[in-house]
Amino acid sequence: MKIDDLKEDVYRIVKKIPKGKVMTYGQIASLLRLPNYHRIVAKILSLNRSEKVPCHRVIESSGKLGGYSISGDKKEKAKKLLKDGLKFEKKTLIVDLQKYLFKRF
DNA sequence: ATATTGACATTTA
DNA sequence: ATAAATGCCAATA
Repeated sequence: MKIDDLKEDVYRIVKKIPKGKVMTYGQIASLLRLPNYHRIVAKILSLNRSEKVPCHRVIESSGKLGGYSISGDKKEKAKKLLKDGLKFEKKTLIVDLQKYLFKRF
C-alpha cells in the first residue's frame, strides 16, 4: 500500500504546519512531488482520525474547511482553527488563504 | 475483475 | 464572478 508510506510523509508535513497557519490538500500533495495525489491525501487524513496530528489545519484550496472525521463535526475543526488564532467568518467557514496559508517557499 | 466513493483540484462554460 | 464538468489515484464494495 502506497498510502501507508505516504501516510508518514503527510503526517510529517502536517505536523510542521505552524500554529496559526493552514495548508491545502493539493499543496501537501505537491510537496510530496505527487501533484495529483490530493485525493489520496484527503483519504489518508480521513483514515487517520488520530489527534496526534493537527489535521484540522488542512483545508480545501477554496478556503472552505472541508471535512472532519474525528468528531464528524466541522464546527469542531473550526473551533480548533479559531483556537490556533485564525479568524474567519463562523457562518461561511471560509478561511482567508491569502493570510493564513503556509507556504514553504 | 469492475464500479463506486472520497476531509479534492483544476479547467471550462 | 459562479457553477458544472473533468481529471486523478487508491481504497472499498
